[in-house]
Amino acid sequence: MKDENFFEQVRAVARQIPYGRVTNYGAIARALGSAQSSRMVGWAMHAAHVGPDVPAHRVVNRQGLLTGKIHFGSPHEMQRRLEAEGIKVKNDKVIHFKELFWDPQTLAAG
DNA sequence: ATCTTGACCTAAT
DNA sequence: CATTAGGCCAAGA
Repeated sequence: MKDENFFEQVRAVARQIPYGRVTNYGAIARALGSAQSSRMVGWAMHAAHVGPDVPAHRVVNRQGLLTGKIHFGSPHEMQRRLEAEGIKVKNDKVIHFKELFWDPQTLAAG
């Protein structure tokens, strides 16, 4: 098992993101113990999109902005997936983001 | 091997 | 409230 890899940890958490929910890089980074490694989280996603099924579309930045939409092949692929889950998106930003926000620590706590 | 860029966040001024 | 600086780890040139 390569769970010791930072990427693997990010992927593991990303897969734990429930349906119709979204989270931000910082939250994941914190869950991994590296609150300041939020950048790595995004980079991990970049490597994750080529790996197993990782709901990277459920991961957005602190402002709920679909910053990584450009890496979904099409700049509307990410937004499209979010809307497919019932998540409304406007101006490439998740609506009610704070409401749909999901903290990975919540899972680790249980 | 070195420098720069990268799906970012937090703290300080 | 807006701007500036620091941090983290990895990949590309």
